[in-house]
Amino acid sequence: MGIRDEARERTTAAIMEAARRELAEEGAGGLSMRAIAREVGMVSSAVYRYFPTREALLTAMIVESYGHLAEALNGASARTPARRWTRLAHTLRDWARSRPHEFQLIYGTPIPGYVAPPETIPAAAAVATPFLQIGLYASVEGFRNRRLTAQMAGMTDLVPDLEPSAAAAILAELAALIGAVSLELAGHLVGSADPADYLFEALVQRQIGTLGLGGS
Amino acid sequence: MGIRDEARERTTAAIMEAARRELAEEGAGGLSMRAIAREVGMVSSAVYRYFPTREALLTAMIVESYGHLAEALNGASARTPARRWTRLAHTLRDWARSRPHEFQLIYGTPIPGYVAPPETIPAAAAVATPFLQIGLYASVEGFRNRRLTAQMAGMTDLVPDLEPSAAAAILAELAALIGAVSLELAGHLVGSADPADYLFEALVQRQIGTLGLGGS
DNA sequence: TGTACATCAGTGAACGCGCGTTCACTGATGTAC
DNA sequence: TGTACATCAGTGAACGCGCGTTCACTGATGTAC
Repeated sequence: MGIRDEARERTTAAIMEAARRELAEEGAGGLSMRAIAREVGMVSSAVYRYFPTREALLTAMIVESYGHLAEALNGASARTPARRWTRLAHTLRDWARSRPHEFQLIYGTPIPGYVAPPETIPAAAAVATPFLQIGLYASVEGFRNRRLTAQMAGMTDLVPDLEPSAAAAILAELAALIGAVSLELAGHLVGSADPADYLFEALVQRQIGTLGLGGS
Repeated sequence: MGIRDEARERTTAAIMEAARRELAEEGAGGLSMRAIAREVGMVSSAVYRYFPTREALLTAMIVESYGHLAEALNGASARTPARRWTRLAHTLRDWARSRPHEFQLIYGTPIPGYVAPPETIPAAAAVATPFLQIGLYASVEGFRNRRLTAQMAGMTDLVPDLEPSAAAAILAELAALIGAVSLELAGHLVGSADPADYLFEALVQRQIGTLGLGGS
C-alpha cells in the first residue's frame, strides 16, 4: 500500500470521526458536509473526494455503527445461555448509553429522505445474530402462528437449525430491549424508573424466563 | 368568545395542521417556520403572533400528539383485562402506523437542542395511564427488586392502589410494545417479520401470560 | 348609540447565517517505458 | 535510473437555495366612557 492509499485511509477515518462528533451535536438530520470539513480542517469540496454525497457518508456511518455494536456484542461471552443473554442485553444497553447518537442513528427515527441501501442489511443482521444464536438453547411457548413461523424460515441463514418459534421470540425480546433502551435514552423513564438499571435488570430476568433459558 | 378569539383559534389550528404535514415530509428536525407559513398562506413573521419560537410550536405539537394517542387509547375498552391489554396494544400500533411521524415525534430520537418543558410530562403520563390501569388485574412474578419498587411508589399518583411490581412489569411491557412498533416503522423487520402483524400478535399473547392476565 | 383610544393580526423588508454540490485549477504522487 | 504522462487530493470561488427572528408599518377589531 503506497503513501497515497495510506493517506486516503487516514483522511477517510478523520472525516468519519468528525462526522461522529457532528452527529452527537446536531443529530443525523443536521449532519453537514461543510461542518465536517471545517472540523477536519479541509475545504468543504474536498470531502467529496471521499464521499460523493451526504447520503453516502450517512450510509458509511450507519454501517460503521452496526459494526461497532456487533463487535461489542461478539465480545460478550458467558458459560450458560441465560448468562449469555444477560451479558448481551447489558452490552447493548451500555453501548447505547456510551454512544447514544450512534444508537439513535441505527434504531432511532428514520432520517427523512434517506433510503438505506442494501449494504446496510448484513450490517444490521450482524447485530441480531448473537441474540438469535441463544435461540438454539431456548424453549419457547407461543410464537407458533403458522404464518409467523413461515416468515422465520429465512432465519436459518443467520443461525442454522434455529427453531422458527425461538427466532420469533428472540426477535420480540430484542425489540423489547431496544424499546427499553430507547425510552431510557430519550428520558421517558425519568419520572418513574430512573435510574433505569433496576427496571432493565428485572426485564432481562423476565426475558430469561420467557425464553426458557433456565436459571441464571 | 368574540370574532377575534374565534379567528385566533382557527388560525392556530391551521398552523398546527400545516406543521403536522411538514413534520411528515421533513421530520421534526426539519420543521420550518417559513415552510409552515407558506403552507398556511401567510407571511413567515405572522406565525410568530401564534408561537413565539420554533421550540414553542414543537412543544405544542408534542403535547397534541400525546393527546391524540391518549384519546385513541381511552376509546379502547373490553370486558376482560386480557382483552383490554390486547386492544390497547393494537390501538397503539394502529395509531403509530397511521401517524408515524407523530409517533416518532414523541417516542423517536430526541430532537437535538430541544428540551421538553414540564407541560409535556402530564401529556406523556396520559398515554401510560390506561396501560398501568391494567396492572390492577395483573399477577406478576419478578420485578420485586427493592429499589425498583421504591421507584414505582409514585405510580399510585396515576393509578391508586397499583402494586409496584405490577407497575414495573407494565412499564417494561409498554417499552416492549414501543420497541416493536419502532422497529416496524423503521423497516427493521422487513427481511424477517414482515408484515409484522403475526409477530405483534404473538408478542401481545406472551405479554398477557407474563402479566398474569389469564386467558383471552 | 357614538366616539376616542388601545389592542391585535398580518405585511414586507431586512439581519446574518448555513447549506449541498459543481467546477476549473494547482501541485504532488504513481506508473509505463 | 530517468523521463513523460496520468491520476489524484485539495483549493477557492461560485451556483441557488432556505433558515429563524426582528422591526416598523397598516388596518381591522375590541373597550371604556
